[in-house]
Amino acid sequence: MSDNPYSTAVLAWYESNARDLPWRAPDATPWSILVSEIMLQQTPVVRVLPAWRAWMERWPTPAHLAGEASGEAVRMWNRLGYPRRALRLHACAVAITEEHGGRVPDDHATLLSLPGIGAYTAAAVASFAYGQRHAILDTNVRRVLARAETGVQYPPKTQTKAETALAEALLPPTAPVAARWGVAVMELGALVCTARTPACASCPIAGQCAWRLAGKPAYDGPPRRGQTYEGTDRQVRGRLLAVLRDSAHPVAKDALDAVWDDRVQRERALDALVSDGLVDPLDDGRYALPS
DNA sequence: GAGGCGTGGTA
DNA sequence: TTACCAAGCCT
Repeated sequence: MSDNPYSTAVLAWYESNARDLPWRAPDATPWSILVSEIMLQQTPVVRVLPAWRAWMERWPTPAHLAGEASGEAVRMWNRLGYPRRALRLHACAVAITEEHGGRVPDDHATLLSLPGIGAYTAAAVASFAYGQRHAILDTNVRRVLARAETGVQYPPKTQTKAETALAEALLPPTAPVAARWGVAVMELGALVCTARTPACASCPIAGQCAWRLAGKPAYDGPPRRGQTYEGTDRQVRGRLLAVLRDSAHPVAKDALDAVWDDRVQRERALDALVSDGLVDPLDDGRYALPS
């Protein structure tokens, strides 16, 4: 009976309100769950769904992906955004195939050592795929805990030790319940305790929410500046990579030059793409996705 | 540890 | 329209 004060209500809410997502299906493999977690990093579920289905159809196991060029992963990634994730997922598949017998590791530390897998994703895979007991602390959970426990509208900009400690303190004692709790709190943050207009009337823990009980005081910290995009190197990188993605063959420099006027910025972006391993400069002067 | 890294939907 | 937001990771 050392479960946290919210667990019963949140778990019951999840039972009847969880979305029917394919990576939550009983037959979802650890690999399919890992793929979903990488795709979901900073990307909404509705955009991940079709990409995930296509990816799993083409590469149902790590070995399938590891057998292809990394550029094919980048091409398949299409417009999901942050294409370095595709490169890292390919590198993950290679490492899993060559160093882990083709099986997604179930050990948190080993998962953490794989490319593109940080604290959140390692905990998510260990918990969602293998039913282990780990604190799940993503943007949704951080927001729920900020409101319910700390009594503020938004969590701090960067994750703190206090948040980690809180998430661990709230973790139910047994592994199966803890795993259920993690996905349930995330879902609550995604569907009810949302960033802009939380649906407190539908919240199973509204009666225990410190922020609501305090009258929902407005956020009073420094402005949380969103990232601009127009005119940034990120936009240029996106345009350059799109040219390569949409071409079945290597492209001439002219084709890349055409997508951005500012030569200095364009060259800087292209150099960065090459440096990141997303673009391969060929000996004949043309450019291609990596092999 | 602050900043860089894509893309598109919504208010 | 502009600004914010979306299951983070890496340097």
